[in-house]
Amino acid sequence: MANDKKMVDQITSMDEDFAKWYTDICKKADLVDYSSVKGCMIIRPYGYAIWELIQKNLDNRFKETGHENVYMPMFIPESLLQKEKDHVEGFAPEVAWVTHGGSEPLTEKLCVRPTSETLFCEHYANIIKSYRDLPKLYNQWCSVVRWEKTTRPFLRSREFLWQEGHTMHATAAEAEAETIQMLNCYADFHEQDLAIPVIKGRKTESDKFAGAEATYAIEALMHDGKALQAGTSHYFGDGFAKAFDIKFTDKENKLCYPHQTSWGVTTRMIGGIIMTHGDNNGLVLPPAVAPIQVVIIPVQQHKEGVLDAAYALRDRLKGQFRVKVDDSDNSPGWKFSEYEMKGVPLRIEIGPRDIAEGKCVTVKRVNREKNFEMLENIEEVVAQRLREVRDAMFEKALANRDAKTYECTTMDEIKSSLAEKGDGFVMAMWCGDEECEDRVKAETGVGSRCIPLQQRKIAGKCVCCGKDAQHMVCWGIAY
RNA sequence: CGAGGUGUAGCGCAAUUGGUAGCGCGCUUGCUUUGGGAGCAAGAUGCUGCAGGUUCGAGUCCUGUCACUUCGACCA
Repeated sequence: MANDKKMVDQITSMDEDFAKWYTDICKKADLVDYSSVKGCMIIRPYGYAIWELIQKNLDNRFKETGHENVYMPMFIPESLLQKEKDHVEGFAPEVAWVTHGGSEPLTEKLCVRPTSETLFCEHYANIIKSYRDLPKLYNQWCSVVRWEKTTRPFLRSREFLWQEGHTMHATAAEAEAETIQMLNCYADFHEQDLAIPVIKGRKTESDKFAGAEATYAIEALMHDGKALQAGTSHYFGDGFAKAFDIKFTDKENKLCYPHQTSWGVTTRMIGGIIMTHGDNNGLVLPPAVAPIQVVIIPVQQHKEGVLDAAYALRDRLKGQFRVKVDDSDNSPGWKFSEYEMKGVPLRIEIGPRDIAEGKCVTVKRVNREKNFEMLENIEEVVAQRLREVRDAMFEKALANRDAKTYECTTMDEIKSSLAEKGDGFVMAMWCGDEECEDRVKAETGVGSRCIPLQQRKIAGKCVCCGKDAQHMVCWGIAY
């Protein structure tokens, strides 16, 4: 009987059915709900609070490096979208169109932005005249629409929230440096704040962004061994500038095309957090983006002084941390489970016994490590525990990635590694030929994720054709 | 877009050969509880995804449609 009761509230085991486990967490941790439009999710307050913290953190990083926020329209006229050939071809299959205003057909249909390169370019053509106008370092926070066929909360929705940076520079070198700077910004945010280890790399030709000269990405390995592209940074050269006729006069009074970048991360990162850190008790949030960093659970809260002690503790911590007392009349055990489901990084238990001894109990979500703490210097203790939580989360994620990263020198080795040890990253050499890239995917199931910036020479020959190798490629099964 | 699965109360599920919808959790009220999802008592909640059809009668059979979901192909 007791088992039956538990079954109702438990989530699917991640080892049994990872996909079900994922959607269970999205719903049971109150992150999202489905809406009446297919593929469009309602991001609920708890999920949106995570996004707001991500936004705040990244926005600070962008501003520190001189970027400014702007807002572009959400509609793009068809003719504007079509100005850059590769770009249209890449996005045309998945754009949503507005054809009517009220009941009147529009003379030109408008697409709902799938990305805003074209709008930024049109604007830049108007405002960039001189080298004195450069660089332009713009960013916008908005949602974009891509009419996906199959959808999953956070990982692939038809409308998603993101940030898109679009910058213009006088020289190629400066634009290339910007591209790498933002890639590093994303990588640092993921590793330090989200506790997600990432591989920085360049995309192969076939996997580049539509219209880009070079695409860089950070790739993370999820708990199930599948790869998630967590952020991208593109170098455009002057291709768009030429297509949109953006020109400026340089110091020598010569007419030049500026060089451009764009870079973005999306609400998909929340999916990455879930699938990197989550466990069978629910979500596990990194302290930096946890809407509640510390939850205080009073024990025997009806007893004299317990709630007062809990509130006093909260008031001491609230200037420094996002902290909440759960004084609802659910049982302590219920609350423990509830906040584990919601991924709160640190729990403090405080009851009559603790109060008598001037103590409280902290429990880390990541490993349930329990400590009895003196109340007198609790602020420093909590700060220390939260740092330990972040570190433990990163180490755990890194250990999972290391255990699922295979260096292979032959196609058979790729197949056997995946078959024996499960999905993961395969590091293998590549000649640079697209034919080999396709063949590896067709024969082994793993596609090229990126060419890591940090190269190792695993072998001298291409894993597929045996010709001289150009790069070590990170291969994997993508989300 | 190709192949499967599922739609019944907020959630998880029942309902015999077609006979007029029930259980658990949750919710509301009260009392007792409270260091890992508490107990008892009394309540409230349904256009069975939607639209047609067959039938005296449809949750159940047929057709269509929509949504969710899994695996592939494509993509943040």
